Amino acid sequence: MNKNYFSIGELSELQGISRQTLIYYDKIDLFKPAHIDPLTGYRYYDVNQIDYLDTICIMKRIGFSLQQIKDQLQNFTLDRSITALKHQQQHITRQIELLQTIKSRVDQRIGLLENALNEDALNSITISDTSTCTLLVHPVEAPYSLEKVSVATKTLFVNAFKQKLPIYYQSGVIVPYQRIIQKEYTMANTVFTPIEDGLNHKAILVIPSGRCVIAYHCGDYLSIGSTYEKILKYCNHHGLTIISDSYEFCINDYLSSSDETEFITKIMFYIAS
Amino acid sequence: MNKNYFSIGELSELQGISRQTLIYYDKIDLFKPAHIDPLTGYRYYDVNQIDYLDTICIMKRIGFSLQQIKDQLQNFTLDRSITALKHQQQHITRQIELLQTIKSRVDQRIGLLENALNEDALNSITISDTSTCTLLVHPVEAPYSLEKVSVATKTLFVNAFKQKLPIYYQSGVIVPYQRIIQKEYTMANTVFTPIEDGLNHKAILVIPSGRCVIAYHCGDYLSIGSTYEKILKYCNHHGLTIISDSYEFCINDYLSSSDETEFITKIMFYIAS
DNA sequence: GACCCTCCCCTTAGGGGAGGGTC
DNA sequence: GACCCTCCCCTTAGGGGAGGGTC
Repeated sequence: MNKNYFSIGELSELQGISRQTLIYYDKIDLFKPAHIDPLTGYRYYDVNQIDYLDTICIMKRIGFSLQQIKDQLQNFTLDRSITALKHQQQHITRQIELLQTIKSRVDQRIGLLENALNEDALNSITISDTSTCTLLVHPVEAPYSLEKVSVATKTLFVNAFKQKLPIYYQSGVIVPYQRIIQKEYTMANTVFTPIEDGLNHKAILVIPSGRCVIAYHCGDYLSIGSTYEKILKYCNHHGLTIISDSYEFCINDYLSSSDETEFITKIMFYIAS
Repeated sequence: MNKNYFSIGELSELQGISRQTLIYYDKIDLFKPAHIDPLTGYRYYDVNQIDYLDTICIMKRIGFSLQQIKDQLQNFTLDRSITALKHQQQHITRQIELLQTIKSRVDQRIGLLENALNEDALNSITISDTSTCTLLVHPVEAPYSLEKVSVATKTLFVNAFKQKLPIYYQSGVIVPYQRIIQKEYTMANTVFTPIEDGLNHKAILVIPSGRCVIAYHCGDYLSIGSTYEKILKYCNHHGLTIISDSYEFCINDYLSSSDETEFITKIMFYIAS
């Protein structure tokens, strides 16, 4: 064959796609070789087909199906092509925005986990300045049993969904300080989930920045009292005055079904400074 | 069932994924309901499973396969999870960068097409100021036949690929002014492809900004002479002096196989101002 | 009546060979 | 020896029912 045609191997290498893909595109009539040797069946591509293939690759990477690409290219006119490309631009822009949203969520998650790990605070108690945080809240009904807490959390998520609020699907609870004192450690009166800042909504609670005492409870949630006792003892010993209810953040329960000991709860109280 | 469990329909709606998906995740042991009614087989999900499902959805959207997600979550430790999430962040960042690269390429393409259309210049001749543009070039061998042009273009692309240069897979040719005058319209002496700005490479030609006369030739390339004649006549009539060789940009040849009339070539000469 | 279950068959975009001819 | 061809079978992540039971 003369040198101005690309063999399937050359074109495959040039565009960084596999031979299989080119054979497949030929088969579905999306991109056929300019010339096929009638004797050997060898595929030969013309140099001016590269631009076309490049268009296909770009559209594919943007997320169009091969059928969509085929439809667009086969009904190609200058006018329609510009419209299609502008659609693609919007599509790409949306994709980028979506990824950036996801990125901020993953960032938030890493932050949570790193705090738990870095302070290697899993068995210690630390004092630190916490920054402000926006929570969507929902009350727990009497008798504040674990089941009522579950119901409240479920209601919280369902309501948030119905109103299309930008939540992160992570949960926590607020336990009144008085109940902690009375050793009613699991009797939360409020459930919450972190939500994007800056919203106007009646069920939103913005917790302020401020000095906090923080501990992590690992293991069965029913034994959380032991960690509360440590905190109270610690505050007593160091002359710290607790000035808020308890905020419990569920760090992860990924293994809660298979290994209860991996269940981690972050406990936070504001203290007088 | 009591109210603190989500039915499959509720969870599906809440997370914006289908029932089918939840049934599938159950089947492949990726995400199983906290409780299954032994009599009816109904699936019930606990409120604290939402976070886990959310993690799966995020990882999926980032581009992990279900198998990868399963591996990561089943070998979950705090340490490993942070590492995995940071990998995800890099992954997302790369995705965003890739999309931005694609976006700039699509932008460039839209620009080309819109110029061709907006000026509704397909049958007219226009004067306009062109901006600078970086080209990767390759010489055409004698006798400058269309076949030699093809060979040169192929070589250009192959070389660019071998050196991993950031090209756009679009092509063009340069025809010396003298040959135009001698009616040797198709005897290009150089082929080129647009390339990203700012590269240092011996085969790079930066064409300057400046005043140009621009025309679009539609249809069979062999009849391009008719458009050249119009340009020369136009310049003559308006007292414009051509001061460069001819730059031909192949705008699109998408339909060149099925409809030769859609083949569009942009012709550009610099003129004295 | 709306919701849930388990089969079972179908799809997209190719990947990976086997078996045989070609540059 | 490296390259190309045509079958042919396989995969991922579910979607869309049919047929039948449940809230």
